Amino acid sequence: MNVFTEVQTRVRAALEALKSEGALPADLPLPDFEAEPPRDASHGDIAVNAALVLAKAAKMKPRDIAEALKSKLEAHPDIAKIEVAGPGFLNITFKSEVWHDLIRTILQRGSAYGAGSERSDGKLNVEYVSANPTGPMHVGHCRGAVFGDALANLLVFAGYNVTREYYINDAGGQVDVLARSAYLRYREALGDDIGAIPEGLYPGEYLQPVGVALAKEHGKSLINMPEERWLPIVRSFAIEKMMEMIKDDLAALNIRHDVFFSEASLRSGGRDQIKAAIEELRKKGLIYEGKLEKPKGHDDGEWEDRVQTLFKSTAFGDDEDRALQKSDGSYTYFAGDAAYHYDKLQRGFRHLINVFGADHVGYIPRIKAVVAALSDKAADLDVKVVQLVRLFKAGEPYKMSKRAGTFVTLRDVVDEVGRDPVRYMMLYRKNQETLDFDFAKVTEQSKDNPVFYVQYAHARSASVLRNAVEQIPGLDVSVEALKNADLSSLTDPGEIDLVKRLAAFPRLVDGAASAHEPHRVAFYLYDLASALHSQWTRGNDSPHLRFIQSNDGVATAARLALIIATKTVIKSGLDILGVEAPEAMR
RNA sequence: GGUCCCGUAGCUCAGUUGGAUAGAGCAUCUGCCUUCUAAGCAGAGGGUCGCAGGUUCAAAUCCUGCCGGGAUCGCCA
Repeated sequence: MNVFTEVQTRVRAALEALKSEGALPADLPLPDFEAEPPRDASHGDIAVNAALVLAKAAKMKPRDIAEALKSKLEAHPDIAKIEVAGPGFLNITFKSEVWHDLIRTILQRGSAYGAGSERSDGKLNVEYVSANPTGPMHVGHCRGAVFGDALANLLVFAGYNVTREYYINDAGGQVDVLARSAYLRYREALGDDIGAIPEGLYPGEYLQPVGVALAKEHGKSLINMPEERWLPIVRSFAIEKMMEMIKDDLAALNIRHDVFFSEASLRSGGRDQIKAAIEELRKKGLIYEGKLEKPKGHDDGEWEDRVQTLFKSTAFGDDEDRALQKSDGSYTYFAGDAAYHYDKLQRGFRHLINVFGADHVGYIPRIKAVVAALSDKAADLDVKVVQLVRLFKAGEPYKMSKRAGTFVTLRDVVDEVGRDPVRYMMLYRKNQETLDFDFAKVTEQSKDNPVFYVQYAHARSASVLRNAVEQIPGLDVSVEALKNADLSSLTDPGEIDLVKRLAAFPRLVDGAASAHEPHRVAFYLYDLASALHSQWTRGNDSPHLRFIQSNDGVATAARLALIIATKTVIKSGLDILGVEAPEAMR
């Protein structure tokens, strides 16, 4: 419950009352309306647009409805005044006690303030990263990884039952290439001169330790085997090593998954989930044998007409049907992915979120189609696309190239700029917007860099509490004590402004969670930090506004309560982003 | 050619799911440190919200059509 939803329910009740009194038509349906913080502070604390929304259906002037609502609502003890403004807005101003109560609420609830209550509308699955297990993670993976992780945090905070999942692509041709590449390193480890790495194999040095480990475990026993015998052995060995490396990289960013789902496991141990998914689709009449049309505007001399097994994804909004089998009869990647999503549905997930890179946008319609088909539209899938990250070094574009050796791994970035800045910068932008990532700027410790600005606000709050204890011996700054503090001295506009921002937090979380947009939290924290810094500095010019009043324990206690409330919300926000909230800046 | 994303101050970007006079940072200019951390704050200037229509009490936001930038386009993963 937050002040906005509280007002919303009050207004709704008032409307019902007006209906039963005959002031509004009795059969008037009540649509959704907003109770939101107005942009302009002179419009009060909360603006309600109910009268505007209802006017047409009620066949009344919006201002008349607003006046009627006003007379119903203004008796409430919380309300200082209500004004009917503009075309028919209801501008509500609270008494300052409301804001004082809010501080107490925050101290009471602590880290649970703003959190949603547990939801009963089904389990939610967030799939993110899912990088191929063929090498270390590079910067390109970084954004999706951080985004997915923060989104999952946000949804947990908002009350969802969230599972974080990673899909391991360990069944395609690329893992055979990995195996051959690792086999070469194995021979190298045994003393063979392997020369240059042939074209088409992975040249990365990260496979050397895998070769050494293979030699240690298998000795020379793999040397004289035919490829069909050593390949599966080396493959699973190498995949395991690659996943260890990837998990390590993710750990450096504080990212963890609950489930690592193996693509190969879809068809192992006697089960064939791909076949099952296709059969399920066939039952629904969505599978047929046919030909696809040659894509237009795409010169491909290799094009051949072929009959293949197709999924009727056009029935669900895709622009062409999609192949499930290759010409040689083996399954396409999409067939596996369809089965994987079938599996998610069977595991009981009703809300699916996939985080994709921009290069996979074309894939979205078919995967949405297959989820809609397999769930009979009972489950929803939201695909969040993170746009490209462009790297800069001191303002200059930084080109990556595997060949030139300027390939930037995720680990390089984290080692160079640190985990918190990487995470915050990746989240300080809408996911659909391309992101410029400048190594120089990200390490800068100034206002230019939002992560330090926000962390500084948290550290500053902590510092005020430390100083207060030092300056006023015997002052109890525990939450328990401050919960009962007399807050009536909190009347300064700067202080009240700070509380109002804290009041907006639950609403912010709610909106960000339902829109799947963690960046809103990052921007909110910046604004909140700004309000705190601002109030702090006011104390420079006006000593009576300082948080610590060494000769007035009562006023100090009230302000410290405000500080703790602010610190609590900053901490909660930073937790969602996965960024540390330091007690002091070094 | 199809599909998706982006276009808002000189630059980089927000804009609370359709609300009132469109915001922040950087950059430029003017102030504030014997002071609870100046890693900070206050103020000024800066706008055809890509263009044109439409929907309605109300549009940067929704719809249509253009213009510009990017991603992607049978069996790869």
